[in-house]
Formats: sequence, C-alpha cells, structure tokens
Amino acid sequence: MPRPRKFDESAVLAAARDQFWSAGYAGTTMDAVAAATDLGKGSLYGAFGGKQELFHRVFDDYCAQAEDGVRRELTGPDEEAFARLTAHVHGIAASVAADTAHRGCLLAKGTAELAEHDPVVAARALRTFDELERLLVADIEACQRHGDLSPGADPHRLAALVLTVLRGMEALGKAGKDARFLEAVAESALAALPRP
Amino acid sequence: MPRPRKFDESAVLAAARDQFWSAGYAGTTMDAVAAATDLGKGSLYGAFGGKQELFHRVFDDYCAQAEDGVRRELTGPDEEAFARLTAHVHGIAASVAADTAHRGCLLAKGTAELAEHDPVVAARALRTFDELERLLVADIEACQRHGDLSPGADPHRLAALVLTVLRGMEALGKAGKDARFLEAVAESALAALPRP
DNA sequence: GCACTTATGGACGATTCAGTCAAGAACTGG
DNA sequence: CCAGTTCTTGACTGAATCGTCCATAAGTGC
Repeated sequence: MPRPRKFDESAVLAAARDQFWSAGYAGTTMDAVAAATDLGKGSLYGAFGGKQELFHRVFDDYCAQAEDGVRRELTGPDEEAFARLTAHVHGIAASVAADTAHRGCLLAKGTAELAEHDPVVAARALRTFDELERLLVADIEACQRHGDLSPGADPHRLAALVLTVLRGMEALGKAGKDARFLEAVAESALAALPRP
Repeated sequence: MPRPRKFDESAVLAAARDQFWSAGYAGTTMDAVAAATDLGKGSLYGAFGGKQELFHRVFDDYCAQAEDGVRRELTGPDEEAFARLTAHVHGIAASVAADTAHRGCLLAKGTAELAEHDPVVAARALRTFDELERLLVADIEACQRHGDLSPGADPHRLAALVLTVLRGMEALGKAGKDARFLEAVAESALAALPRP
C-alpha cells in the first residue's frame, strides 16, 4: 500500500488558483505556488504534472464551480423565474462592484491571457459560456411560460444579450467603473427585455 | 549635435505592441521585443526606459488610437446619428467575429492582466472607457434630437448599456463565440433601444 | 515488524530574464 | 575635418525560472 498524501488536494488547488488569479499564468511562478501551498516542488510536480497541467486543472474547476453557482441561481419553478433572473443580473452587478480590488473573474482573465494560444483553455471557456447561455435560455423560457416576458421573443436572442451584458459588466468593473454605473446597466438590461 | 536615431519610433512601438498583444505583459521578454524591432537592448532601454515604461507607452498609444477611431465613427450630423450608432455596433460585432485568431483587444487584455496591480494601466483603461461612453452619449443625444430614439430615455443609461454590450461582445468573441451569436447580440441590443 | 509503494522536500542544473555597461559609430555645427 | 554629443551593439551580470532527481519518510497489507 502506498504512502497517502499529507496535503489536502482541494486546499492546494485553491491556493494555486489564487496565485494564478492574482498574477496571471505567465506571472505566476511554481516556486510561489509551492510556497503558498507549503508543498515541496517535488510533491507539486508529482501530484499535478507541471505548470500548464496545474493551470488547466484549476481553470477547469473554476469553470465548473461558476456553472454550478449560476445553475443554482437560475433553476427553480416557473413562478419565480423572473425573480431569479433579476436577482442574478443585479447580483452580478453588485458582486463586480464589491470587488474593489478589481481582481475580476478568473474565467475572464484566463481567457484574455491564454485563449489565443492554448486550445484547452479556449475550449473550456467556450463551453462555460455556452452553459451559462443555456441556463439563461431555460430561465427565460420559464419567464415566458409564466407570462413575465413576451412569448413572441426569441429566448435565445434574449439570453445572448443578457450574457453579453453580464460579461461586459465584468470587463468594465475590472477597469474601475463604479457601482452606480453597473447598477444602472443591470437595470437597463432588465428593462430592455420585452414584457408581454 | 547628437547622433540622430536610426530607427522609426512608431514602427518600434508597433512591433512592441504586437509582442505585448500576443504574449501579454508578463509573457513578453525584452529580448523578444529587441529581436522584433531589430534594435539592440541598449537602444531599447535608452529610448524607452524599461519594460514597464515601454508597455505604458504602448498601452497609452493604443487607447488613444481606439478613442480616435470611435470618435471618427460616432461624430457627425444629427441626421446620421442613428445610422452611425447601428454601423458602430454592427461593425464591432463584425470585427470581433473576423478575429478568428482570437487575438482580441489589447485594451481588454491589458486591463485584465494588469489593472489589479498597475494603477497607471487601470487609470488609462478607465479613462478610455469613460471617453467611449461619452462619445456614445453624444451620439445617442443626437439620435434623440433627430427623433430616432425616444426623447424621454436617459441617454447616459442607454450609452452605458451599449458600451457594456460592446465590451461583452469582445469578451465572448475572445472565447470563441461565433459571428452568428455576435450579430444576433448586436441586433438585439439595437432593437432594445427605445424608439419614439 | 517487514517489505513495498508512494509522498516529501530541498538541492541542483540548464536556461532565461531584466537591465547595465563600455567601446566604438554616426552625425552636425563650426 | 574636427569636436562634441548621442546612438548602437552585444556581451555581461545576478537573479529567477521550470523542471528533475534522489535520499529519506511514511503508511499499510501480510
């Protein structure tokens, strides 16, 4: 029987994630990750394979968690679909505004830095956005069924617009646009949805 | 009288910009910049001071050019204000979609990578977005004067929404969302503006 | 408690990085 | 054509960088 690992894998991944999140991929050194996780470099390489593989793992976990969070926020009975949608949009605005350190979102940061040259990252990012879009479509369809949104509108187009607004808020929040701006955008985007 | 410079400063800055654009700040080496510009490192450091100063210069120039381009697209007589707006939004969608290499926008990439830790970059990015917003407000007000948009709507809110959609399209295009998606978003965003 | 397997941790190596420096080249005013 | 100033070249430095390696520790089935 092998010697079991002494470290908690999820804690190590969280520490690595924070390093990548703060310094970016190229700006993060494996020595820093080792120091942050209190692991020797031998253990780090033995367990995760290398910088790129570690990042892929961290990025994948982050995307999965992001999807899960949104899924929880947007799933439920039709009667509350519109409330869920407004809460989600306002919630994103609020959380972006609350990020006064402008750390932003690892999905956005990783995509901006690596999507051009790393097909694994690009594919994972695209899959995540597609899933977020799908969740929005489902919720918007629920809104239509319950009569909160115009049944004649194309739910895919509405979802695409909402997703785009959400990602734009993230980008502008990172640049320092304030809570008032973001809140106004959230309100305007919701007001732009066609009511029956 | 001093010996004049042999190189063309704007060509050197363009080559440096391409390096930073492609590899990011941390991923770019001064050796690579020197090779791309055919300059010795001594000249590079003598003329621009160092990696960070060079990036600030490149980033500032890029932002200024971006502002100028949008200013040209959105400025003109009231009668064409709405046509300018629709052309701008569709133009961004088309140019993002045409960027099949997913190089994206240096403003977005630099902001994502550096805004958190480099106040110079953060301030320049915010200033650029504010200027783009201002240009949108001016054009939307022109639309209202000419009767193409509802005069009762708050032009600042509409401009904020449009700017957010544009930055969201850039972010999603980088992740690989296709031309059909982006075009649908552009159309939906324009359709969401309140007509008189 | 022995043997076997894996984890650990830190030293090590080859490479690469940002930035410096000095010697010589190039240009112009006089 | 000379003197003075700046530009250029590329070798050099010291610090990091990624990744490897190996001796040792640790846990478990028998």
